[in-house]
Amino acid sequence: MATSKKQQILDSALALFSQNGIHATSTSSIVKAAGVATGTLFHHFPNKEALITELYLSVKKDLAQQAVQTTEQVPTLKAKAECFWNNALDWAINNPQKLQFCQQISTLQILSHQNRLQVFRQELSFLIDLIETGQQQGVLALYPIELMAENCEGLFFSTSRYFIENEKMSNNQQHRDAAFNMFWHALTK
Amino acid sequence: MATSKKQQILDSALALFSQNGIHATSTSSIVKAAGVATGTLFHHFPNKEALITELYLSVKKDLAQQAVQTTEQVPTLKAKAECFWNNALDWAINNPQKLQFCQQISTLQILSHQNRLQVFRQELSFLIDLIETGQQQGVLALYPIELMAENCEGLFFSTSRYFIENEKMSNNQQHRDAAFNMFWHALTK
DNA sequence: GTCTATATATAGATAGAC
DNA sequence: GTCTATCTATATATAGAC
Repeated sequence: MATSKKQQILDSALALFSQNGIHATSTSSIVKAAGVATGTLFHHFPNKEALITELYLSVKKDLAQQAVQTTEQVPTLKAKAECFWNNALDWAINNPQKLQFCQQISTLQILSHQNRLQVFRQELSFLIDLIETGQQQGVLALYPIELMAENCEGLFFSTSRYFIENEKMSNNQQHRDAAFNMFWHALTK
Repeated sequence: MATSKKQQILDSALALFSQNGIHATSTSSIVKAAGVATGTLFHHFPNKEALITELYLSVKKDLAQQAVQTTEQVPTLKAKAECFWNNALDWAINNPQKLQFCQQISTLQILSHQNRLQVFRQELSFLIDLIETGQQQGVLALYPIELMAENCEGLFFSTSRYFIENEKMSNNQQHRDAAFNMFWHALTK
């Protein structure tokens, strides 16, 4: 067996959640798509909510790992930000279902406080570090840090949507440059 | 009777949709909250989807009317954009449930193609005009227009969320200036 | 771990009286 | 227009065999 039944369930859930919406997707449709039995789903997950949470944590972990990739050796802060930005964008373009699912979680405010904290530590601490360093260096504007973080996420989502909807542009350097410039200029004076 | 039963249903639906999610809200919970009978809801709306659509169109119309308010007499393009931006932000801060509902519709892609077009004409044509005029005047950057429009919406949503979550800052001029600067600098070179 | 069969609640929607 | 009563399908979840 190449992938476990549990993984098949997670994969099918992601596909259906992103296509039809989390709350509009029944557990029975998930097991049907995964080709497993009802009992199998509820053996691996105590309930639907636990399935959603586990899927989300794994997706966010995946994004975090891709985003920080190769950003360590980069010299300037701007180059580091650009590397981070392009890594995240590549991830979104290559994983449109995962991006859609993340947006739903963000919009629907489904996560418990504890799980939101966990994701924050996994992913956003890197972003906060980058903003604070940039502010200390005088490179980034001295706007409220929470506003900057929120807008970074917002721009990441909207830009990703643009490239997913216009997939022919995802490797067009002019469009990629425009996207990064909008992001970067929003953060600088 | 101050408000009609139909309006009570729409009001209760908005409150429940924004709090629990559109798909997680049952029609029975709506009629219960509105204090009306099941049959009354299905007399005014053929089904749940029609209720969602009608609510969304009215909410977007509301936003569009608030946003363009007093922007006509403003001289420069930047001042016009700032007026538009602040009108929209004020609307969001004063109508957090409506904003939340709009975000859900946007994320969940619930609308039919026809209804999306209707909203586009109502609201986004104004934004597209502004961007194109700014590009012709050399004030705005020559980025792909769809990317710019998508990012404008994204920044509007994320900035609104920031002020709704930190409501004490919603009248703080420094924070409001920071928010507009991020928006404006994203669009200019 | 995986399955089938089933329990129980609730979903969206309709019929028809008033 | 508004109500009560009700229909049918489907939701999440469990029990227990293999």
